[in-house]
Amino acid sequence: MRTSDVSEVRGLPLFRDMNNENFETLIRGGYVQTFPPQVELITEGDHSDFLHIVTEGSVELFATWNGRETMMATVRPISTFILAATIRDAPYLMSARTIEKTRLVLLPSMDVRAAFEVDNNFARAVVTELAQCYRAVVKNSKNIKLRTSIERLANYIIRQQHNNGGAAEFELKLEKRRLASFLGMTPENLSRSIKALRPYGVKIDGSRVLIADPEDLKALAKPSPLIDDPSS
Amino acid sequence: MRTSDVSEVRGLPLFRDMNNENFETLIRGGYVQTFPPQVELITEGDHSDFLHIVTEGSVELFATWNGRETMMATVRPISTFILAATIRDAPYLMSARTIEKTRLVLLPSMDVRAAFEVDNNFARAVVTELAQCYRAVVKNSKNIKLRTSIERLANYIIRQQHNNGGAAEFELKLEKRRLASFLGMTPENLSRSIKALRPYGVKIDGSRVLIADPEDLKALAKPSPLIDDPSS
DNA sequence: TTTGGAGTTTGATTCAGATCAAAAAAGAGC
DNA sequence: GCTCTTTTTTGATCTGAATCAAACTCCAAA
Repeated sequence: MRTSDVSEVRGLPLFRDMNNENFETLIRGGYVQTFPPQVELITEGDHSDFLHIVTEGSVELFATWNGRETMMATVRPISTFILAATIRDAPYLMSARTIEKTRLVLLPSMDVRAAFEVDNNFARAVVTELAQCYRAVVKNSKNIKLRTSIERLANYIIRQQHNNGGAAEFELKLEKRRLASFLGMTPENLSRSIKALRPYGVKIDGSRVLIADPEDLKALAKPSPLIDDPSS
Repeated sequence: MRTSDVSEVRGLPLFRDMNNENFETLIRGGYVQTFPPQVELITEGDHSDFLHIVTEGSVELFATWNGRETMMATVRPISTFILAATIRDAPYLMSARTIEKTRLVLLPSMDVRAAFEVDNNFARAVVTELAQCYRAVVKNSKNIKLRTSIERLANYIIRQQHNNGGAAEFELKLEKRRLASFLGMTPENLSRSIKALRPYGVKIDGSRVLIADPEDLKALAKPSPLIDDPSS
């Protein structure tokens, strides 16, 4: 593992307060790997061998049953996934695949559990991280269960505008196909939803978004920190 | 708080390994209260003042947005809820109301966080509990997103049969109205789903369930430990 | 420039489930 | 036992979104 990788991991809230020696031991068994798009990294039901940390690219978590598949979450840098399975030493509940070219840091689950037993600061950081993951899942669930696809799109656009410093015009950084999946709808319905937002002053041409009347859009989207704020 | 209440709480995995003195301090600020059915205990967005522990009865967690409401989970004795909000000192993401007459132990969030900072065993137990809550939410999400309402009912019946020692005949302990809510459907659709299970050898008369051919039912339900096993 | 292929859009259809309405059954209180 | 209310069931209709099918738009490679 390169020094830059190590310091990147070290900087994560999860590892920041760890004792130096414990961190060295933990990181020693880890390694870095880059995967092409659409590679299945883990499969639900498998045993948890590594804690995964996404340092570049993106990964989608999905679940399957009886030939059906559903998207559960998207993981972007820099964050971990399947921490719960690692800590509980339990089988994965979700599968994961790379969306794009993705670089991962892999830490052996055994070492993570060992560090967890030995290092109190790490144990506390795990709690914070898990609580945050838990809350993220709840928010996502609320977004999907309480809102229609058009409302989800409207809120997504508002969030993106915010991320772009509130500019009236900005670019979508996701391919429409992926955006649809991210918003929990089919590409066809995303296309229709985009059309449905036109009366609210939203124009999307290719990947360029233009928001004529933010208030109008907001009135439809009704954004709520209890769903849309990723930080709290 | 009665001695029996204290020892009940003490016996929970979350508190079992706590240092005695820390536990005493934590429990000292707590109290027990019994609520009638349909009382709203907490409201989403509110600040987390108490960690709630259900010792009798049952509580449903739900979320609302723009006048709509959706059921998120059901909490049964003996377990805690809103631990994540308590630990993160963040606003509740979900509201809670009693389903039936319910007895709760309430521990001030401040004290819980203090205990968490001081007691390493407690901090570790919190991790285990949170990881389990996280996995429970994921399983619930999979159940609802991947299965139709009939499949959810079929799996519920199989689980109940298992809980009743595999007997071909047993009683539903939930009112149909509540069962519908628990399974994420309307009472009307539950009624229809029950009818739809007749060809699979399931007869439900009032609260009495009779399963003629478990294999036939299983072929429809396709139960999976990655969705239906609450322990893993 | 042409050709092939992925991504996107549009329209028609289907489907699971919700909602609305009303009848039937089951309890609860008197 | 008899009201009165709450559940449960049944039927009809509606709706959000998925699916199916086909056209259309970009491109990049030949």
